Amino acid sequence: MPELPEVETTTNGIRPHLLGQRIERFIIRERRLRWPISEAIDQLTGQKIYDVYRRGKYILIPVDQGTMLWHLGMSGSMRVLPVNSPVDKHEHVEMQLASGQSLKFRDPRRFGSLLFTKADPLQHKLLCKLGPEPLSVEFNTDYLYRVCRHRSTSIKSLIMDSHRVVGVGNIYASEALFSAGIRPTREAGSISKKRLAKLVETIKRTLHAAIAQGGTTLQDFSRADGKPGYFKQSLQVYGVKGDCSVCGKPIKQITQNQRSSYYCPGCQS
DNA sequence: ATAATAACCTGAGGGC
DNA sequence: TGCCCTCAGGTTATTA
Repeated sequence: MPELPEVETTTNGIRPHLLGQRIERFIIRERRLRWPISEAIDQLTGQKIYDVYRRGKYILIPVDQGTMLWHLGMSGSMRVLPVNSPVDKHEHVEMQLASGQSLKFRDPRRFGSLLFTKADPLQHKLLCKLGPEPLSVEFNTDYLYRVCRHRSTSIKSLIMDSHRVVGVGNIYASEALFSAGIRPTREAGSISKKRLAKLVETIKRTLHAAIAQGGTTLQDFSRADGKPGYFKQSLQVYGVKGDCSVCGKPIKQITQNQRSSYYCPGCQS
């Protein structure tokens, strides 16, 4: 579910409630996530939280003796609520804080994860090979051109590959490609540098705009305060059944790498 | 190395 | 109402 804007929204939403707090208690109701929750997590009681930040689609929370690595998978979300608030069927983890509030992790499909490392979290096996942040200066025309060259894969697959660039998922890949006028099926290595420059720009613009709207809520996603994200109303092709708002041609839906892609045959080539 | 596929889950929604 | 099918914001391991 969550792509970079949703993870960013979640991170910013929970941070003020967590910073400087001591962990009173962990309640783990279901350990079977993407990877089983290690018992090391149970040992974090009493430790203090020093920061809450994002890398790609991971949320990192350093405490006294290491760092928690959270991932929301396809259907995960986090909320901060009073300790004794009702427990949802899919609320797998509750982290009770000294403030009397709890960080509650809900994830119906259980593709999310909660890991712990005592070492440098950015050197963790799952994070050390990640590509650059799309909103950073490291993600620029020269970089995208270099990783696209000689690649036969589709441009959509490439920008959704976290080892090339992080954070761009199925929604924003379709949206950014629409804004750049590039078909999702285009072979990455066949696109001119000029058009890739445009794509870099539209990826950044699309993600910035979505963050400003609190992300996109389709089904499961909610912000830490329970509100939905409002970017859904700004989607131009993803999930659109009707005609293109720019040229009037019917939006097409196709399948690429087992995922749905949407594009406008009039605006994108 | 690259690229495409299977796999991990639950729930919503449509057709009958 | 119920059953069966398809689809869903992700990522890793496996297979060519």
